[in-house]
Amino acid sequence: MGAPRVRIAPSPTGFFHVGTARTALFNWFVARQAPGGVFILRIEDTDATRNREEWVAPIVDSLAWLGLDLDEGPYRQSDNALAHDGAAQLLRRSGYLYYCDCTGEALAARKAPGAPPGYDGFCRDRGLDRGPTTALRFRTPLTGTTLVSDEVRGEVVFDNAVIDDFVVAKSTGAVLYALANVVDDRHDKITHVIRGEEHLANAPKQMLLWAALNDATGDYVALPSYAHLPLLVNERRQKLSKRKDPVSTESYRNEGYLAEAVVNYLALLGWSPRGDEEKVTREVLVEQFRLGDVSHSPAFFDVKKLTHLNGEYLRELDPEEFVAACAPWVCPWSTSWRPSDRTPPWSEEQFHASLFARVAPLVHERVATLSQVVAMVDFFFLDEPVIDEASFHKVVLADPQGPVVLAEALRRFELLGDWDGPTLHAVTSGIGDEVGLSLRRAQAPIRCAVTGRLVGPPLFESLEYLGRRRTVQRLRAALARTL
RNA sequence: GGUCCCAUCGUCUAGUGGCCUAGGACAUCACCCUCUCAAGGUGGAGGCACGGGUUCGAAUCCCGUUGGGACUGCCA
Repeated sequence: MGAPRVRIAPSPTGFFHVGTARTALFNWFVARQAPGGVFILRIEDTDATRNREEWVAPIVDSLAWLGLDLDEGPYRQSDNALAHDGAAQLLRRSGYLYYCDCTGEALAARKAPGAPPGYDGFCRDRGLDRGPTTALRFRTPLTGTTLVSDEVRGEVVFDNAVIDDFVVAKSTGAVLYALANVVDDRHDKITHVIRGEEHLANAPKQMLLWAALNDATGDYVALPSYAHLPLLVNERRQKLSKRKDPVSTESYRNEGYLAEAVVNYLALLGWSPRGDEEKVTREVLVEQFRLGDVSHSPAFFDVKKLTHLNGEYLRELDPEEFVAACAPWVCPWSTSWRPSDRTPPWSEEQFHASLFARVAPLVHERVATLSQVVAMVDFFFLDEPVIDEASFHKVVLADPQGPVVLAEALRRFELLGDWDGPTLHAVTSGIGDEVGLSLRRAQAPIRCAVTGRLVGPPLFESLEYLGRRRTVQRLRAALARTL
């Protein structure tokens, strides 16, 4: 057998669905694990109402971001329209297709209450010619079975009698996905059709069409092998919906998930690497992946687990790499790519790259996504900290010790000889001893006054980097609020 | 309704007849570490949907039940 040629065939929707990404990933694995394997992107845009060129870019960009490099494409199904028409006419002349002028209403009117769904074959033998309202239907065999040999599910048998005479070309003449997909797969010499389980029921129709084309054209092309991947579902166990669920890979990129983490996580949905370690490199994924090992049941897309994995990948970055990775979120004006749905609360003038480089290690292991960095370092760049009122009330206003600690810190910090973390730590600890508070409690009002929150990076190093002038200023401002 | 698919901790999974007292990961709980929060460490709780077979032996094979899902478009 020759090198595999696989494709993903998304319809342009304006964003890249994580389910499509998972399908793309598994296709890519198959292409990359065999020498000469080819990974193709084909945009299935036969439906003119959804055919918008600007919908293609998100697909290409997302694939590139995930590192799923294309060998061919993007092809556009619409570019092959002539071949689709030709195939439809050839099939019609060969008797595989027939014209039908039944309207949906007429069909419904004919159908008895309990009758099976689908077309009833009314026009099958009427010998209609092409007319203004005639669609082209496939003359499905009335008997026999069609066997789908699925690489993940094994053999699935369909009774031809339950497959209705489906429409292959609209009355407008436009050839539908059902046929176009088959014509294109033959044209592109696809060897493995790897797609979501929702297409399993389409497989026998496409096999029938494929065989018809082999016969009518006299050009025998071997059937591809099929593999239907388990669906990605939401917490309600239903197919991930773009209406109800956060499903675009762009949204994850915007939130600050690393492509490697997303790839790793997606690979874990419906499959797993050997051994107990789930965090594995792309190389290991490519090497170990087998379609036959893919699970048969739907998988829930668990953002919590993705987030944990992302945190692991983040912590693995060198300090410099981490600083660079944060750029689109902390200084988007200096990057070529930036998240489209968020900007930092500080201005370009307020931001200082050198300060951020010093501060970044403090938050490095405290974030699970890059976008979380912003809220952790905002007080370094904003003129005034954004005070969380509930926290301020709790440790400063409602606690009589709060103002005492603040006043004492202000007094001592102003007189301090060395302005550095260890010294600030020691001084604060000393204040605690005097007023009878643990360091844990003594640091709280200071933290809140200076950073605005009760949680954040280590306080004393933060104060060191913030500087005496700004620290003292904030302590004074907080104290003023207690009067 | 019809056709098809599926069924191991809450979630993702390992498991392909004895190695299973069912393993790992996320989440969760406790403790340790600790200036907050994380991270990290240690430990705990938690699962083979049910019923029949087959077999010396079943999470693993077969049948049924129940439950979930997909498809059922002149969308892809």
